[in-house]
Amino acid sequence: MQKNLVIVESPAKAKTIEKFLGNDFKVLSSYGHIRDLKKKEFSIDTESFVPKYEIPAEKTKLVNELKSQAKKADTVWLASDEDREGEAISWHLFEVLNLKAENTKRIVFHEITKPAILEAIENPRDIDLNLVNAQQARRVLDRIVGFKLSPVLWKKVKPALSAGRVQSVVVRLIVEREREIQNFKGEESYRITAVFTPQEGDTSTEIKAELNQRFKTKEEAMEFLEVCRNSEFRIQEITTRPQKRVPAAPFTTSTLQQEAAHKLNFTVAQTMMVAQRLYESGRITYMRTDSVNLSGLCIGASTKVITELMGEKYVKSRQYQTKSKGAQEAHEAIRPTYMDQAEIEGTPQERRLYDLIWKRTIASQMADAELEKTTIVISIGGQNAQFIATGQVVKFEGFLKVYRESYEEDQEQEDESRMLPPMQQGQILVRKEIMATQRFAQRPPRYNEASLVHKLEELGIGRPSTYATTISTIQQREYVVKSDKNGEECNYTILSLKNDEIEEQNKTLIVGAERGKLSPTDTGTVVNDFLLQFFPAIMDYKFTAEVEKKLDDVAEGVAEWSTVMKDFYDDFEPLVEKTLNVKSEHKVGERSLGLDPTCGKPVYVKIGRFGPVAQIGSADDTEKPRFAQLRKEQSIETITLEEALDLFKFPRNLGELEGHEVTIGAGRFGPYILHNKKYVSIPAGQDPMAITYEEAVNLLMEKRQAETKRHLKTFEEDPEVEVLDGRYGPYICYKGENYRMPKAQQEKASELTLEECMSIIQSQNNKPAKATKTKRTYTRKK
DNA sequence: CAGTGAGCGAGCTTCCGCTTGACTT
Repeated sequence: MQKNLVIVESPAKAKTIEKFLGNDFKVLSSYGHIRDLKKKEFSIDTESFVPKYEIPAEKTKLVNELKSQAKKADTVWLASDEDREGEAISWHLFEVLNLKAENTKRIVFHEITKPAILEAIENPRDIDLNLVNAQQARRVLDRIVGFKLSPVLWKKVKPALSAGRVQSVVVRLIVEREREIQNFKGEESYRITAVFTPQEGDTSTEIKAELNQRFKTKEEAMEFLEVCRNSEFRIQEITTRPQKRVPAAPFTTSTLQQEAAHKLNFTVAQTMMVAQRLYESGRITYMRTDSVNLSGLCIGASTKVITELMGEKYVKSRQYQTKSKGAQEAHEAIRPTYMDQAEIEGTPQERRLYDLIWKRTIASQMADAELEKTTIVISIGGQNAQFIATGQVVKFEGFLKVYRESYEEDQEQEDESRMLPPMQQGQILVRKEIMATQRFAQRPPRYNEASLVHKLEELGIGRPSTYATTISTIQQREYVVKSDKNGEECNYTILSLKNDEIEEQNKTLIVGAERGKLSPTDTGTVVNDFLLQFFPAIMDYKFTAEVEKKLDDVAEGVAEWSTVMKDFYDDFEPLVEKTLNVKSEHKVGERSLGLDPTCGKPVYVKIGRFGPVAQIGSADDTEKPRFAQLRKEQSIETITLEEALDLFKFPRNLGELEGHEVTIGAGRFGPYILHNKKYVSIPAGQDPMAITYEEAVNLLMEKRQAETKRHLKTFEEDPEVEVLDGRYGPYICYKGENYRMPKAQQEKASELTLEECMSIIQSQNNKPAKATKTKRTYTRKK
C-alpha cells in the first residue's frame, strides 16, 4: 500500500521530485494532457459548448496505470504546472481517474528544489475550476476556428489546407513582410565619411568620422567635396560621458531559440531537441517557459561561482521581470541545474547549447559594464554640417567578460572598441581622405525562424511549447518556404577626395543575399488574402490578445466561459455560412492573363488541386481546358501571359538520338530532358525553352558518365544485383530495393563477391520491416 | 535516407497546447 501518489506532467521532473520526497511518495507523470477533444470530430455542442472528450489510444495504457496506482494510494497529489493548461490537466486527471475530493490535493511549485516542493506539500489547495474553464474555453475556441475555417479553404482554395488562430496570423506576418519588400523603393543617398590625422604626415594615428547629414544626389556630394578641398577642420567640441550596459535576462524558450540561431546556427526545432536532452539528463531546468525568474538557490550559486572565478566586484544579484504578453510563468527561466558546472559532457551540440545557457545565466547575475563614450564634433570652415567622430572605451567590462547578446540582424554594428587619440578643443585636424559613398536604403529583411519567434512573442501569439511546431506546420501546408536567396549585384559610386584630387570609382556589391529566410508561396498568399477578406477579426494581430483578456475574466470568475463562447460563435459562425455561399465566377486567387492568340481562349492562373497552375479555356467550355503547372520560381502574382503560354509548349521535341526522341518536359521537380526512358534534370540556371539539341545531348552524356561511375560492380550471374555508390557511400541494389552494407565492407565495396552481396541482402531481409513514417511535424532523434 | 517525372479525380483532409514513446529474441 502506497501512502502518497504525486502526478506531474513530465517524467524527468517525476524522477527528480521522487528523490526529494522519500519513500512514502511515489511520483508518476501524466506526459502532458491525458484527454482531449475527439481527434476527427468537431466534438463541441454548438448550443451549450460542452466539449466531448476522449482519451487518445496511445494514452490508454498510461491512464490505466495511473488509475490503478491512484486506487492504491491514500492521498493523490496533483502537481501539474501552475498555469491554465496545468490546471486543466489536474482536472482531467481528477475526472478520468475517478478521484475523491477528500483524498485529492492540488499542489504547485515554480522551481524544482527540495524546499520548494516541501513547502508546496504543506500548502495544498483545491482545483481552480475557473482556471480550468478558461482552458476549456481556449481549447474550444481553437477547435471552432480550426475546424470551421479549414473546410472553407478545402472548398474555396484547395483540399487539405488548414487555418487556425495562430498559424493563419503567422502566415499573414510573412505575406505582409513580402509585400513590404516588393513595394520597397530604395532611396539612394550619399554618405560622407572622413579620415583625419592630428598632424601632417602622421600616418599612425587616424580619426574616423562621419558627416551628420547625407546628400541626395551625386552633384550635391561632389559640391560638398569641393568645399572640403579648401576647408579647415577644427575640433569644436569634445564630450565624454559614461555609459552603462546591463546584462540580458536569463533565457526563456523564445530568447534561447533566437540566441542559439544567431550564435550556434541552430534551427528552432534543433534547439528544442538538444535542450530536451539536457533537461532529461538533469543538466538544465525546463526548456519550455516564458519566465525569466531564477530561484534563490540559483542566484546564490551564481554569486558564489562569479566570486570564485572573477572576484566579488563582478557580482550583482538581480531578479528580472517578464515583459512578454500573456506570459503564464509556470516555470523558472531556462538555466543550468548546477551553476558550478561550467562545462558538461555530451555531444558537441549539447555542450555548446549548455555553454550558452550557463554564460547567459551567469552574466545575468553580474555587474553592469561601464563604458566611456567620447564624441568629437569637427567643424568644416563656414559650413553648417559637421563631422562626428565617436570612440568608446570599456572602463569595466562587468558581465561582458562572459556574455554578449547578439544583435538583431541587419542592424549595423558599431565598432565598440574604437579608441580616439587624446585631442583638444580648437585643435586643427588634417584631412587624409574624405569619401562620399552612394548608399541605398535597405529593404526590410524577410523573417527567419528566430526573428519570427521574436515577433510572435512580442504579439503574444503562440506558446513556448508551440513555436517550433507552428513554424513546421506552415511549411508543411506549403504556405511558406524556407529558402536561400542569392543577392543581386548592385552598382554604386564612391567619390573620394585625397590630397587635392577628387576621384570617382564605380564598385559593385552583392546585396540582399539571404540564408534560411521565410517567404510565402502562392498558396500562402492566396489563402491569406482570402481569410483577411472574409474573417478580418480572426486575422487581426490583436485577436489572440483580446481572447486572452476574456480568458482572464473567466479565470478570475467574472465571466462565464459558455457566455464568452456564445458571444464569439454568434459572430463567427454566420461569417462561415456567408463565405461558403458566396458565388463567384472566379476561383479564389484566380488571375486572368488575357487570351491565347492561337485559340482565342482565356488564359488564367490559379491555385489548382496540386498547387499553382495555368489554364487555357474554362471548365464550362465544350472542349476540356488545358492545364500546366507553374514552375517553382514562378508566381501567379507576377507571371505574364507569354510565360504562361510557354508552359504549354512542353513536351518539346528536339530531335533524335540513337533512334529515340529527345524531348524537354516540365515535371514536378522542374524541367527535364527525356531520352529513351532516361530522365535528366535541367540545371536551375538554364532556360528549358531555349535549350538546344546539342546542349541537351551534352547533359545526357554527362548523366550517363555519372551513372557508370556510380555503378561500382555488376554480376553476370545475376544482373539484378548491383553495387552502387550513393550519397551516403556504397550500397547494394537488388530488385529495386536498397541495402546498406557494414562499414568494414564499404572500404572494398568494388571487390565484393555475389555471395557476399547476397548474404548482406539476406541478413537485412530477415530484419523486421522499417517503422512506418509518422506524420510528426518534427521528430527527435536519439 | 539511396534519386523522383501523373493529372485535375473518390474520399480524406483540419485546430492549439500539454508532453514523449519504442514490435521480438
